[in-house]
Amino acid sequence: MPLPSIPPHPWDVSPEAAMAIQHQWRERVIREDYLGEIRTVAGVDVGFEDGGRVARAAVVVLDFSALEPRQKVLARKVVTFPYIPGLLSFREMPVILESLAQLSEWPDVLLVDGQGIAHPRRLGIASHLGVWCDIPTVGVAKSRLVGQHAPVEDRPGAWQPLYDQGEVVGAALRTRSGVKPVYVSIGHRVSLETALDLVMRCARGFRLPEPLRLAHQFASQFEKVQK
DNA sequence: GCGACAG
DNA sequence: ATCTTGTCGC
Repeated sequence: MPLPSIPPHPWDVSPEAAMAIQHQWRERVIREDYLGEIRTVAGVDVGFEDGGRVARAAVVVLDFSALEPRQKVLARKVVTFPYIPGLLSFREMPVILESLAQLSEWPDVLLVDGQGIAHPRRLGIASHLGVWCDIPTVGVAKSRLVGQHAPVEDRPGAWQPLYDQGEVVGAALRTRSGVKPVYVSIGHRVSLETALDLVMRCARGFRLPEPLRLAHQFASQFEKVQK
């Protein structure tokens, strides 16, 4: 299966322009299930080197049923945009797109380290990446950007809706007992219900779902070899 | 003005 | 995210 074409990216914009772009793209996000059978799931994680001047993106594609790695790719790129809460995609998407371009096969769904629509303008990096590449994505963040939620039971699979401005924008999900919950939200073309189910099916006794855990691991192990 | 604030 | 070793706890 050929890779979808990826549009050229105007990432070198001002924070003001970036916000305007988010307002423009938010309506393209599809919040319902619009995906086929899931055979492969991928996780993408971004790390930094050289004091934050260089970004490193790692993508690991795994077999959904066995959760075994099928392909791992890596990309590095000089950072051009600062870290500003709410504008993460403008900092990390360039290097992520370069890593995705190396894949020989597109995954059926992509788990992204960050928020989906659980974002002030409903276009977190998972959603931005999803609509940009037109692929199903799910946002899985280790901490909260916006919204509030009731305490989550300390039991794997337990979750509570995340509310922001009167609407459910995601969920705080306990992937395993004894650890802080992760924040799951719709990225693109995947409903929240499916997203939660997907993340739990990828849970392997760790806080982070296997695709993201392995992507993070792959990136850091490379960090050492490189150093 | 003060506090919050994905990675 | 990153700078950083050992250490407390299940």
